[in-house]
Amino acid sequence: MGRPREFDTEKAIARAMRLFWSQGYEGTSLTDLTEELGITRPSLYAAFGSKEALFLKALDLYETRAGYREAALAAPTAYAYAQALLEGAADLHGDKNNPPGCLGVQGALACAPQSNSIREELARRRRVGEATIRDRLKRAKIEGDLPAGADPADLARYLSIVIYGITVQAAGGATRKELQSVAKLALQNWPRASNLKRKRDA
Amino acid sequence: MGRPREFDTEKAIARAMRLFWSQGYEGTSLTDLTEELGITRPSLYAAFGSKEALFLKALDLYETRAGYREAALAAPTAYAYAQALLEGAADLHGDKNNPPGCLGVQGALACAPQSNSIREELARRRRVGEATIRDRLKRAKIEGDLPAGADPADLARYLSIVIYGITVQAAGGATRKELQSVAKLALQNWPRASNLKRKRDA
DNA sequence: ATTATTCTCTACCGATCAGTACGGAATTGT
DNA sequence: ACAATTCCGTACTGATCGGTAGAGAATAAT
Repeated sequence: MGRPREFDTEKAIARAMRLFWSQGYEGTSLTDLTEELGITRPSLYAAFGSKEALFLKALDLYETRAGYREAALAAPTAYAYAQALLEGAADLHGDKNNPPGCLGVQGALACAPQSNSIREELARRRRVGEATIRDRLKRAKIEGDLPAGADPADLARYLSIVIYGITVQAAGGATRKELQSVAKLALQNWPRASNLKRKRDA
Repeated sequence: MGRPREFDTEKAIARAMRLFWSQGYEGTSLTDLTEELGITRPSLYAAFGSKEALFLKALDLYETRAGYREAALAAPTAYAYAQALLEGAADLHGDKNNPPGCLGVQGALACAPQSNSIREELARRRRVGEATIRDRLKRAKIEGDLPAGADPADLARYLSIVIYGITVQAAGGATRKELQSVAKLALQNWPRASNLKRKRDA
């Protein structure tokens, strides 16, 4: 009942996401948001509650849109998984249709103390992302897909930092091709059980 | 002539550096600065000109303090250079006495449009940093210190993104030990001419 | 001692920040 | 038609933003 909303909240979140993605949480003002979304402040607050709540909704959308992390989980081997992750990151952040960089990194890497809750939420999500990688690699090790000496925690950290680095370089204007070449390089000495097995078999 | 300044500008810049390092450019207000530096606004402006100018001075100081990049240039081989860079980054950003992260990355990775000059200056300095690495690796290649197939530009990009990734992970609270282990991992498949030579000799 | 210079201080500037009070307009169920 | 409900637009709140005017205090050269 009552008057129906005149704008599409999903599309509004998508537009807000791009804005936060470009300018970060603190760098995006309510005026920026209302102008980009084409709505007024009271409408924004009625629909989303607060700037912070809108940011979190935008972040959720970002994580589904930047879905290469989840898609990579379908890869059959640890190597294919690592490859899917790194190439996915290079593809996403090398796409000139997207804002440069990663919302999860540059949304609020450093910020004023009053935005600390956002900074901590982003750090928390990064930890979750790394934990997901670690779990996948643990499984790979159990499945004999990683050499005995390989530490899933270390490898997950390694993949994470390469992805972060790719996003930082993308924020500085790197091309997709450059990001792809670095992804390839980072994969070159990925520990493959198949290599070991081949050595053992030989 | 005239009344002498009552505070030490060098110490003030050092304090400002730590503040910008923790909170980024936009996240650090003039009130934060004057309180931390123990001076008033007009004193700050008389001494440094503007918030932006003070940030740039702080950035210069940061680059000399975080001197592992320059120190690494003294390493005799490409491998030793890469090792010095990555271990230097892990040491610096794993030091709990320093603010977490890297001023050059989180100072203004994403920001409001009115701070774009700062964002671009940081991106420019990151490019210079990478160019320095690239030049050192080019020399290494000429000196036969890298295999024929290795591309100094790609390797420089790789080292850069690993360093960036380390800083992002440090910003999220990683320990020095964790950063050191990832630096070690990133070095494991560094292309060494000595390896190739050994292969060739064999 | 005087004068010029430069600092430091209080108090302020206009602009912008995130967030909201309130009245009128539009749509619902009855 | 009517009442209830919800939305939208104008206009505002107090707080904070970066930056500064102007006066007084301290030091230098003369």
